Amino acid sequence: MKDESLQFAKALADGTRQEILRQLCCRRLTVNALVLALQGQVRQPTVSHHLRLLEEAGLVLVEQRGRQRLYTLNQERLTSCCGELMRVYAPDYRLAPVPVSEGEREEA
Amino acid sequence: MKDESLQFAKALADGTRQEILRQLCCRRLTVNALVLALQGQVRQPTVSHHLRLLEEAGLVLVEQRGRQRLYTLNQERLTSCCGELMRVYAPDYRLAPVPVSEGEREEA
DNA sequence: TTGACATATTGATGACCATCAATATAATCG
DNA sequence: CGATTATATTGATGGTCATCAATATGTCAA
Repeated sequence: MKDESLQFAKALADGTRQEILRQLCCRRLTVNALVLALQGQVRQPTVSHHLRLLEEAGLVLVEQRGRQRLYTLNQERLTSCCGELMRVYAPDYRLAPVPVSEGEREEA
Repeated sequence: MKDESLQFAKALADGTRQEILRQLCCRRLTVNALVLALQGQVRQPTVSHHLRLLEEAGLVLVEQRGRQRLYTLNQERLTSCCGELMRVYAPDYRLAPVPVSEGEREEA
């Protein structure tokens, strides 16, 4: 799609959605757990609404587990979208995204 | 600012603004030249409006030249905003942004 | 199958925002 | 100074979207 960067930007252009993504970073949460983690900021239907947009943008991954759905952040997708942005809007810069190796994840 | 990523995403979350950024990539344009480049998509006040938002987000640089203003894309800022996004939302990935050297800019 | 739980969908409402015409500000020139 | 050009601002309008309560759908357990 040509306006992939637009969909990506729109997905991030909301405070609640960015908060959701932070909560889903490095862990998997059910919808209700997410609602709880958001401390009553928003109701469950609102969270489901945002999760739908984020899923359509490819920024979250879903797994059905019984009657609940586990959501998590799709770091690879986010990285590639940022890469696309930089390729288009910062051609004089270069980026070398390198997956962090297993053993390193605890450092820094 | 804590919600720098939010301002960044909002600035990019509009098709016209992304088109403006593309036009300003690697060249400096006056407002009127930009209006012309946009082929009558939008009027001058609209372009000025978008330029204001982009400037507030730090994504464009301005230089007053006589009675006209020259705008250009701020590639460094865009790169650092993408870096911030990846630092927050893709901690298991690493990025090594490398400025392209002078001699290389024609290639690829 | 019934009941309980988890999530999604619907429809309504209010807020934000992109756009425009009209106008204002600012800078240059004669 | 007044005229002209370049850009910014204002105010109005329509569209998009975030949010909610209510409800529907789906899944499991008994």
